[in-house]
Amino acid sequence: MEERCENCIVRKFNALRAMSKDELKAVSDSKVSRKIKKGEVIFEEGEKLNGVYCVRGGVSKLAKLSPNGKDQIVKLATKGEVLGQRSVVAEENSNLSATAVSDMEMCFIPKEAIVSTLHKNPDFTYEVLRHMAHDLREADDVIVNMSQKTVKERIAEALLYMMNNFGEDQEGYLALVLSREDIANVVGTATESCIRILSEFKKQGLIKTSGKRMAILEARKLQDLADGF
Amino acid sequence: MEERCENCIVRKFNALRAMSKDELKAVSDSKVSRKIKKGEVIFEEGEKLNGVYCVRGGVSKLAKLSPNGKDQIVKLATKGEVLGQRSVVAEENSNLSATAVSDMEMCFIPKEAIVSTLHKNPDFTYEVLRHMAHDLREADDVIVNMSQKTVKERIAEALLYMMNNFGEDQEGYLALVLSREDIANVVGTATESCIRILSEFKKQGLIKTSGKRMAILEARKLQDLADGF
DNA sequence: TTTAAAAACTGACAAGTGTCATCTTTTGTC
DNA sequence: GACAAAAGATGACACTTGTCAGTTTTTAAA
Repeated sequence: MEERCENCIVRKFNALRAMSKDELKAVSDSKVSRKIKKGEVIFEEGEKLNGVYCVRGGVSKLAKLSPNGKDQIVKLATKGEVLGQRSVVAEENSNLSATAVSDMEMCFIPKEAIVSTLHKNPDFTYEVLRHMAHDLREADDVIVNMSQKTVKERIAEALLYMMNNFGEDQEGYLALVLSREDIANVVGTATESCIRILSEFKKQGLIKTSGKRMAILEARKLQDLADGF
Repeated sequence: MEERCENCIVRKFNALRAMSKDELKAVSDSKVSRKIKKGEVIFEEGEKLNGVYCVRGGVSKLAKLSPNGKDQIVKLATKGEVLGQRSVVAEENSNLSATAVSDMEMCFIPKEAIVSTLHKNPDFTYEVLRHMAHDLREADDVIVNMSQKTVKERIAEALLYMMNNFGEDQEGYLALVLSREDIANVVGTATESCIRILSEFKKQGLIKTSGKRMAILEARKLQDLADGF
């Protein structure tokens, strides 16, 4: 039997924590749990979303296809984050696609349960608003990084971001394993350029690799690099 | 005597339209109208905002200083837009600076009037949320443009953006007059590169200039350029 | 009108980055 | 374990873009 939202720790991290008991009960009754395999698509760009996805475990990439045919990863979402919130709120089709980067567990919550609470519970609405304000600030930061930093600086930053937000395993390797192509799509560069710079970092002893796993050896130096020194 | 918010058409364009009569009255009683000269700073990056600014006329640029010392213009805000909303909602210092690009008229609304309404009126909160969802989508689009388009494509797009959002005067010149440096800061490039590409557009007959005023002659061709053809 | 400062412009050049082609290694499946 | 497919890696090269240095034009103030 599936866990109920009332007992789900994940909700502490997102706006659902501002729901009343009754509202949460309604959400829990209407939600559907899903397991999603690495590589599987959760929703496509342009798709109409009939609800949001609350991530219980695993990591997904939110990407947008650029006119030249390349995917730009706009955000990596993990435990506690809610996907599709923006589209449901704006009543627009999704502007992003979501794909699992690792095996995932998530709950689909039909939009009715969300929208009705948005209309009735200002605390919840405010909480969603605060999360979106946070996302917007991050997006502003990304814009500046994209336009003003070199590819090398952005890759250094992406590595540190992965370390700080997804952690490391016992051996010191980044817990989040991304393909070179995904990393390239995060920083907005060609896969080859990304590989080249990672090789350079490796030669300089800033990182080490084992298969596609990567470990950061000199976080401080990478930080300096990311900051343009 | 100053106009009251209740009678101000500008509010139709932003979330204030979802306020009740009483709430709007409170805002109107506490607001302060200000005229701001071109070039004047409205607020700085990192500054604590004690309220929001509702733009009644004129245009302002919202920018963020990048580590390398260049300003990146993240958004151009005009009539009806509310500045500082994100920071007030998130209870953070501003992540952007705001500077007048033309002479402006705006109203400062103390944050108390906004925050108390956010807590009490879900319609208002929802409306603010929808506006922020819209801003977030636009930010996503900007991220993709920045990372995937060439400088030339971005400049073509910026010109079309200026035409579509700020219009043209009788002679067909863009109503919004930006310096070359500002345009460069919008598209995230060096001023010299921006000038060079504008000169090229001029040679190709896509635009014409008169002082710092610019007119678009071949919108269609610029659009193709912006789309990567 | 004169003058100084700011903005616009241009050329030369180097560095950064993307593309294409090719090769090697890893991964997953039968 | 063998094989095919995917991912990673590397070199060559051209093109884009930023930087620096300097000139011209425009703007604003005296």
